[in-house]
Amino acid sequence: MPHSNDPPLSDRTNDALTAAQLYYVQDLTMEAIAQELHTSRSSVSRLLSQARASGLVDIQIRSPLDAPSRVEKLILDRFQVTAHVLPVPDHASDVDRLERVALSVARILGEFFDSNMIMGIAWGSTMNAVSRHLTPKRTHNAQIVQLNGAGNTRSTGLDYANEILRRFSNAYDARLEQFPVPTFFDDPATRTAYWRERGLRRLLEMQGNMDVALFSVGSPFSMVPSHVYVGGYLDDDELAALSDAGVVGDVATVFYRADGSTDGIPLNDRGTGPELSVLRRTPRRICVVAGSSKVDSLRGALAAGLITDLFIDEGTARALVE
Amino acid sequence: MPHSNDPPLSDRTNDALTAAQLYYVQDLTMEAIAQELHTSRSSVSRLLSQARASGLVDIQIRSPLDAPSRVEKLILDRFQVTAHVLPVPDHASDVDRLERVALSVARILGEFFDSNMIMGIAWGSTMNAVSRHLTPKRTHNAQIVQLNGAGNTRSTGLDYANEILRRFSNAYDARLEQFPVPTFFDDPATRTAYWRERGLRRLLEMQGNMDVALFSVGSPFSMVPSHVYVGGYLDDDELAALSDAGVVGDVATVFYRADGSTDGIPLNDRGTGPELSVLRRTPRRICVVAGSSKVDSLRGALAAGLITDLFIDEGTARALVE
DNA sequence: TGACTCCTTGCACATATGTTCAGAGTGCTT
DNA sequence: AAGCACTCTGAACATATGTGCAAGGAGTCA
Repeated sequence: MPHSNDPPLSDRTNDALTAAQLYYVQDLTMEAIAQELHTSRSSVSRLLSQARASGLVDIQIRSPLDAPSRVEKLILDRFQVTAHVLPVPDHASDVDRLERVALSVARILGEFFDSNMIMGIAWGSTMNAVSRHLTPKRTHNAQIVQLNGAGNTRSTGLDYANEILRRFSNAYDARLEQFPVPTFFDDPATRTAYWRERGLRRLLEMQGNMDVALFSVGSPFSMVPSHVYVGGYLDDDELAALSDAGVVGDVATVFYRADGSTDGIPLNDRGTGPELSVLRRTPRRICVVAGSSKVDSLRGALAAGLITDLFIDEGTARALVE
Repeated sequence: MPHSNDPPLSDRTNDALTAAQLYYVQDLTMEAIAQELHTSRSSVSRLLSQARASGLVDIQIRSPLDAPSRVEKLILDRFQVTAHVLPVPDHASDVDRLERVALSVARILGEFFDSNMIMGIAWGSTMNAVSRHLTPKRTHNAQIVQLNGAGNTRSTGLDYANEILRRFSNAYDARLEQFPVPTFFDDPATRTAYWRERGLRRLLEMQGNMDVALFSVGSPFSMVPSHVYVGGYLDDDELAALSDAGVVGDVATVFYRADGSTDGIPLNDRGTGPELSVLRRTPRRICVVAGSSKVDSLRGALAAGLITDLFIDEGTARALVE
């Protein structure tokens, strides 16, 4: 065998691929794989880790479709939303909940996003957690769009949002369109003016053509307020105004009431999130919710018809359907 | 919590599903899962085994499409066939090779077969090995058709073939259309007559409408002859006649020469396998080959244009492209 | 009810896998 | 060539997982 050797010496990925095939498909033990690959068992273990982490190995749980859990069915009947209820023990802390829901979503998100698609993404604690666990998936000509601005008056919220978005764009090998504006303008007129800029129009057009939107819901007045509400984006007066207007939550810093209405909420005129009508035009709208403090806000978002697919931990799902 | 408990007590499958979710998606340890499910770690281990064996967990290896192995690319260029080359150590015995290739095919076959499809299946050592490892997949209104008769003059080849076919039909929850005829008739006229029977016409029609065909190639004159050639289906005179006619192999007991031609091979007039033209009309034609003794036969099948997808062990693939 | 089979469970042990760590290799700089 | 920062390796250890086995139901039958 002069030149036509086993794998055409591409690189380490190739070994990982072979190892994965031998391990997951042919059921060999790592020891055996080590022999075939002329390396140590430890290395095989590492190769396999890499294979999983880099998305070479794709593990899916395929629930026999005739058996959506009782709660999932209830949610579908009641809200016309496909729910994915994630098992999390009742005694788990809110941090645990978030982490576990985020992990699940990160693992499955690839199913919803593919080449040539545009995905709009909000930012906040939940998206942050999700972004940290994404399984890479190779796509072509895909695009990530930031849904709402992230600057605030006193800190570098920009970096925070940027980092989240960049993780998505890296994992999916997608172009990233950032939204370099504050979360809220001081004067609605500034926004109106800014929106006419050419760069902004391109971004807004992308938002209008999204295939998938990914977001959580914010819950301003719960025991565990969301990132926006504690990060210095809103002052006390503004919070009071929201409360007066009957706001129960937000999606991408667009606020709504319990019945899903948004009219006459002053802050919305200065915010940078997408019109809810734009969101509703998006074919797939994925909402991630962890922790029952978000139930009221979630109900509002459901009433507003913002969601098509809901990822939610079991306890919160139960709370949702009472 | 009076009646609305965690999973709506359906059954054991439900636990398996939850366990799989927790293990494969949320990366919990079996110990932790045991706690959440209020059972022992051993039981969780068993639940997970069941989840894998019953196809609840689907593990796929997704080669970055831009990196088909060198050999796979060569085969594609040379024969216009999508090859799946399976890593098997060079020193592996033929039995090992077969077993490992069969396992791989059995695991991935679900990708090619779905609801409302018709799959034609041949029988023989290779199909036998594949049938033993199939991962179940739930389908509706699917149909398995036997490609060629399995009776012979002296033993119960029927049971052998039946068992193979039944394994497929069970795994995919598909109806099974058997082919209750001998592998070869003694007199071509009998076949002609039989083919006019209504029951047979229905079967032949199904073969004509197959979406997928699954088969290996037989190698009559190699060191390791295939099942047909040692099972008492052919006597010495018949073998000699094949040899005289320049036959190099068969697919579903239809014989062909090295150039893929079949004209003037007398045994074909008495055989029960599908016309090669029928086979060639099938959109997807999956051939499974393990062991380099089948290379010549495989070349013939490729020349005859019988194959669209080829599963083959690495050594044999190398032999194929020299 | 008692005898029986069949199935499930958890324990204890045997294996298999993940991870730390010290040392070897590589490429770059001086 | 020596120094340095870096990455990769395999041995040894720490965990996690798979499995034989005996014990404990649940169902059936006489």
